[in-house]
Amino acid sequence: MGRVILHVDMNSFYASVEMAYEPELRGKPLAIAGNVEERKGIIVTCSYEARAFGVKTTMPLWQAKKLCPQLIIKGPNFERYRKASSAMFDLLREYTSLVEPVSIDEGYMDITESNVKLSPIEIAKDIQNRLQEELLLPCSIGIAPNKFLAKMASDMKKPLGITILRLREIEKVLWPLPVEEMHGIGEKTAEKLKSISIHTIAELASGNEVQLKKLLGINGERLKNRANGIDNRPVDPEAIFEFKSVGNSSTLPKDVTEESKLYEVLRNLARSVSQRLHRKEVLASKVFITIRYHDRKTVTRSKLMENPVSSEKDLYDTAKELFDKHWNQEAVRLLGITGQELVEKKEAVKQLDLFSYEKDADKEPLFNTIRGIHEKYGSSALQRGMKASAEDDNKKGTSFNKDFLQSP
DNA sequence: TCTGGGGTCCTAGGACCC
DNA sequence: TCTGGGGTCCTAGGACCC
Repeated sequence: MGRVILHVDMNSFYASVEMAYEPELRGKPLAIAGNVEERKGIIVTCSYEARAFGVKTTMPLWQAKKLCPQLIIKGPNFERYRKASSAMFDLLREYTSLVEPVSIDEGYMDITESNVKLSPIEIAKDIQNRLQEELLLPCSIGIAPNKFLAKMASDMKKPLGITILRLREIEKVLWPLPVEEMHGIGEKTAEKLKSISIHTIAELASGNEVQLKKLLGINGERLKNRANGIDNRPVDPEAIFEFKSVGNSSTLPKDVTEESKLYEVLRNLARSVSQRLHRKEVLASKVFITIRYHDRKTVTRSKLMENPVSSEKDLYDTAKELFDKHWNQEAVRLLGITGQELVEKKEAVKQLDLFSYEKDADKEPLFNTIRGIHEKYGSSALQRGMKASAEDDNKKGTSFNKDFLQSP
């Protein structure tokens, strides 16, 4: 039996949340910028009023101001966005438990077996209206038999669109589009496809499998399937808990050559990564550093830890060791620290303390994955997990009701 | 005056083992 | 004397997404 999948995509999310909180911003060209310092000053999101002037995501601030001198520019307010996001996903879960958040502002829903006695289009309209009325947040929704088509559909009408994409319609609706508009195809892949005369999704759909595989590896096969409307990935509400890495990076206000200053940056990064690992109750078995030089050349170096770590000291010492070993003395533009191969804290303890593990073996199952925590804690798992990710940056007191707008 | 910060997934190539 | 073929693990880098 076919599935009914929704993709809910919030429209210019950060800007919309700011407008929900500050009514005087409504109807005005508004942009959220990464930082007000010139260098980090790029547009992260902007309102549709700003887009009308040609302002776009990732555009440097100075360029955006040139296009739209009256542009209102605000720094990001992640606490607000997290609250809005939680409220948004809570609302979606009223229709089905099969909600998979993919980022702060979009998610998939599988409503095939929803108990809500409404047609898919009625459900979509209801969700869209309620998000708009209760949270003042606009969204676009795609309705399709799988994730890929739902995602493509939600992109077709913005803002506040609802688009149904049936399998039998893809020839008319999807295939005429240029390949670069396909989710999963970026600049490089589009270029490669052009080299074998594939310009449209239709041409990809009928592309030669052997040739595609040679050109793009396993992704060639996958993209061809998607172009044909084939995508069997399930909607997985647990996916969000299976995070694989935790990292922070920082572009410096100016390129830096002075060692002591770079150590200081590493120290700060180690501190924030450590805090986030603690909050998520995981340890990192592998520590990565990223160094981006003045010319944007970027290297990553890693160390596999004998014992998983999460303390600021361990992270800093490891990062410093890697940095000392690999820095080529040239001016640095960005530094980053990332923890990977994460293990749940309790499991890590057991690995270090075999004796106590054996003693408790029959009482306590061994958790191999983050999911284990949630299985153990049962129904509260979802909330706990949302909390872990939603309160990532130590914003206390986040409520998960829809009254987020009433908060100061 | 260019191009942030958080991620995921895939691949090439070397080391190592049988 | 001069070297196969397969598998796995690890590291680094690239592509992509929001």
